[in-house]
Order: sequence, then C-alpha cells, then structure tokens
Amino acid sequence: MPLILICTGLARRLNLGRFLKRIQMIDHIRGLLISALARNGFTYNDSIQVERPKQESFGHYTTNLALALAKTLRQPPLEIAQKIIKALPETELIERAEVKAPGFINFFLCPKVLQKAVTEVLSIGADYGRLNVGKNQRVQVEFVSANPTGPLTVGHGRQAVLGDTLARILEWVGYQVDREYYYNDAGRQMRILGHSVYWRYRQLLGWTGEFPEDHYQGEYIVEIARKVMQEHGDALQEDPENKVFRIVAEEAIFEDIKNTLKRLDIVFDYFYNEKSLYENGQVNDVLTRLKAIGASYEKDGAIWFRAGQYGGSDDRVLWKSVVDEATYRLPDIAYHVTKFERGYDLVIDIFGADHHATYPDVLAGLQALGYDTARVRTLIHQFVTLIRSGEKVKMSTRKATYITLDELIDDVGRDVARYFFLMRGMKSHLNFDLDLAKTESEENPVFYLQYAHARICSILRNAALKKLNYERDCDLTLLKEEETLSLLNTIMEFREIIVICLSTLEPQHLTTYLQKIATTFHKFYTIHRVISDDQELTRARLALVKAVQIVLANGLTLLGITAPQRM
RNA sequence: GCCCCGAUAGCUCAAGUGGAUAGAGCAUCUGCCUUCUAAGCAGGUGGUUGCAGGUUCGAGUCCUGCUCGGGGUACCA
Repeated sequence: MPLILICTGLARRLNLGRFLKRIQMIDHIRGLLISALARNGFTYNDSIQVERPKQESFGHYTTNLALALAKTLRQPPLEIAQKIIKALPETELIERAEVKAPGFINFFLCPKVLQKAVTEVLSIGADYGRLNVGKNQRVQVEFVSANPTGPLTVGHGRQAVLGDTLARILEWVGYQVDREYYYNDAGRQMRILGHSVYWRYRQLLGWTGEFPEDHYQGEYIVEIARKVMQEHGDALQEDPENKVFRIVAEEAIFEDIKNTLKRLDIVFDYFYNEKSLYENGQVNDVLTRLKAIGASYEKDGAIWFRAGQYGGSDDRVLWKSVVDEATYRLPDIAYHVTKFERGYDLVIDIFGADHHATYPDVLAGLQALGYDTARVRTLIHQFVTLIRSGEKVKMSTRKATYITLDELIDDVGRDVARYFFLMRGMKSHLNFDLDLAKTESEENPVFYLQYAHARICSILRNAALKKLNYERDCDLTLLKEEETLSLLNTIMEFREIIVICLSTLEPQHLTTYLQKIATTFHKFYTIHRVISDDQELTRARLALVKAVQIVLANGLTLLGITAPQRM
C-alpha cells in the first residue's frame, strides 16, 4: 500500500522525536536513562519514551523503558526498573525517581526546576513557547478553497479556522507560511452561477417565467442581478451566456467571502484560480509529461491515467471524450505541480470529508511525475452538522438552505466561533447546536479561559496601583505549595503541547491544554492570595501569575482568540 | 458491492506513537463570596469505551467479523 508508505514517510518528516529534543527536560531524562542502561549493560535500540503521566501523582515525567525491556531481557519489569533507577546518574534537576507497578519509572522534578520556569517565561515573554524547528522552511497551507458560488457556510468555517490556526502554529515555530485559497472559476458550477444571475436579472426586468430549480436560489443572486441591471440596463436581456453575469457574481461573492474571513481574523496570501492553469499551459504540460513517460493512454476516445501503477486504485480519466475538456483531476495535479515549482518544503492540504477520494489520484499523479509526495500532507476533516431547534439543518448552497458563517459570527462572535471549531478533533463529526451556542454563550468554555486571563490582569493592575515590583530579584523558592507547584508544572508543559500540535497537526491539543492551565490557575487563585501583607511572597506570586498570563495570552493568540484585560 | 471517518457518562466531546484508577464541559444534587473578578472553587450522582472474537505483560487505541451513522466510490468538483 503506497499510501501507507507515504503516510509513514510523512510521520518521519514530522518526527516527534526530533522535536522532543527541543524539550530540555525530556532530553535530560532520556540522557540519564541512557547512562543507566549502559551501566547495567542493557541495550535498547528504540527511542526511549519519556512522557507526561496522566496523573500528577505519578510524577512530572514517566518512562515505560523497563516494561519495554522486559521481553528481550527476560527479566521481570519491576526488577529491571529497580536496576535502572539505581544506576541513574546524580542530577540536581530530579528530586527523586520511583518505580511503580507494573514497571513504570516516575520522575519528580526539584521545585527549583519548576520555579525557574517563571524566570524563563518572564524573560522571553510574548515569545515564550516558540521553537525554531521550521528554520524558515516554506510551508503552504491550502484551505477553504470554496468556489465563489455563494456565501461561506458554517461548514466552511471549520476548515477556515482549522487551516488558519495550523498556519499560526507553523509560523510560531519558525516556518514561513503562505495561506492559499484555490478556486475553480472555469467549471460547470460557475456557469450555473452566471445563469442564475441572468434569470434573476430577467425577472427584475419583468420576466415572469419560473426560476430554474437547479440554479442558485439565494437572495444574494438577486442583489447581484440588480447590480448588473444598474450597470447594463436591459442590454443583456437576450444574452444569457454573457460573461458579465458570472464575473460580477464572482467579484461580489469573493468580496463577501473575504469579509467574512476577515471577521475571523483570517487573511489569505494567495488566491489561486484554476483558469490560470489552462491559460499558462500548465494543464497541457502535465498531460504531455504524463504521456511522455507512459503514465497515460487513450481508450474509447478519452485519455486515461494509470493511477494503479502509482499508488492509486483504478485508472482514471484525465480528458473526457464526451465533451472536449479535462476532468477535475488533471488541473488538480497541475495545481499541485505548481506548489512544487514554487519551492515549498511542505504542503498542507485541508479538505472536507467529501473530497477524500480525490487526493490519492493527485498524489499518484505527482508521484508519476517524479515529485516527492512526502512533502504533501493531506488533512481531512469531518463535516459540521448544524442543529437548530433540536433538528439537523441540511445544508445546500444551491438551495440556499444554509446558515452562513456571517450569521454565526453575528450570533456568537469571533472568539466563540473560532474556539468551537477548534475544540473538537477534526476527525470527529462536529455537532454545532446553534441555539446552545447563542443562549449559552455566557457559559462557554472560551470564557472560562479568557476569564483566567482577565483575572490575572486585574491582579496585576492592583499590584501596579500599589507600586509592587516583582520583575527582578524575587525569591521564587517561596513558590512551594501543592497548587503552586502544579501551576508551575503546567506552565512548563506549554512547549511540549506545541510539539504535540506540530507532530499531529491538530490544534485541538492546545485548546485542551489551555483549559487545563486555566483550571490549575483558578484552583490556585481560590486557595492562595496573591497580594498580601507578606511582601516577598507577594512579589513571588505576582511573578508566577504574570507567567501564567503570558502563557495564556500566547496560547490564545495562537488560536486567534482575544485575551481580554477585563471581563 | 467496495473504500474512508466515526460510535466513549443523560447530552457535546478528550485521552500525542498500545501503558497505571478512561477524563472534561453541559445538565443534575450539596456546600463556599466582610478578602486580588463567584464568568470561580470543592464535593456527589453518572461507564460492560456499539457488539463478538483475536494479538500481549497491558487494548478506548492494533487485527478480523458484524451493527448503526456520516462521506465517497462518475468522462461531477
């Protein structure tokens, strides 16, 4: 299965282990373990797993190394773990290590290490959590890519927010990212769009015939028709094929789409249109090249692609015989060729589940042409099911039975909309209950996060009024209660979460993490007073909450959500 | 028919490459504001992870078969 090979190739390209080297502490513990293995004469060839345990009672980090070794060493894992733990080199960073059944080794960091996180966050500030793994490599993220036949719907919203957030994360870790929107302005859909405008235009001029059922029914078509009428009067009455209809529609709709995206704080670098691929001869060029290497053949008057030989399943038609035009595959392949020609190191395509069948053919085409398809990463997200009054809303652009993204933003605002789209994994179907989103917008999880940020800002304002200086020379060793250490630990985890987001390309891990740090902070806040009579303790705690505020703000910025000063 | 995704608490969903006692929010019940923001905190109720097998020290996660839901499977995009 070549597709699987491609996937593993990608996994290697986005290798987690490589990124984890950026996490000092994990690397440090791994180093300790390697020495301990050597002292025991054990050999272990895989990379050693050092991860965060589910529960804090199991320490700050844990490894299953002894369990993994049990089989080859033919010894009980608990004994192996004991031997490893005894052979661990001395270190000032680890307070203690313990063995727990069935053979885990858990590491507890020294408070000093946790406390140092505050110093680091405060000195790095708005850049805390950045990693330089991208090294200015160029990445293209293609998303939305909806044809301009109508306003963006809630369904598009998921993809828009997902793509933009991934782009933000990639930029954050040092990639040079381009956001690209691909659209098809040459196909059948756009012809129907033009005709839809034409018939509405006729109606405005007094025509009383029936508007075609299979044309775009939306009210926006009438507005566009009105615009055509203002510009051209009745001159085009007998000219349904006049391209004016299509062009005016396309411009007006794109204007709308861009505005909607802007409201979500999404701005594209490039809009790439299919038509140009024909005009520049790139479609033809791909056809010629495929023919030249014998990857295509003629049958029944059509031109077929030997997809089966390049990782696809069945052979596919590239050029139709019944009509003299290409199938969508050919320009899609040509389009992806331009991505390579434009020199991207990594290409991320985001599609809805309805397109999942098209990309294997595109990849097969690229492979046939000799491109390194491991550079292309395809993300498929499942659909959004909209629930209104307890019932599913079946959406169709054609029938204009949709909820527009604009309407959603009107109702819940940018922050809630973005957060809702991001809080679920892209592989799961997203049930978006409109009524719930509206009526409960006060009880929304996003407010919980923002509230934590606002609360801290409030504390810092109070501190400023009292002219309390905490930025330097405060005694961080005073930060030692259970809830405090837990908060410090969570701050440290931020970088690791970025790594996980990168390796999985799923921003959802970040939303989960931000919930966690907000919870940890709220708990701390309830138990411990920041500003008190104890000056030294006050200064230390101010530094701590400032660090939390920075992490929250950085995380929210990555999600494209505002971090309010007060609520 | 075949392919892809899903099925986890009453509801919406988590659980990075197989790890420890499967976690949150909403809903519901009980407490907590003379104190930096109660949009908060603490606790209770709630589970055979769709069903049946298998792989192994160990499965929500991997494999096989089935059930249900979504999306594909065109010389539509």
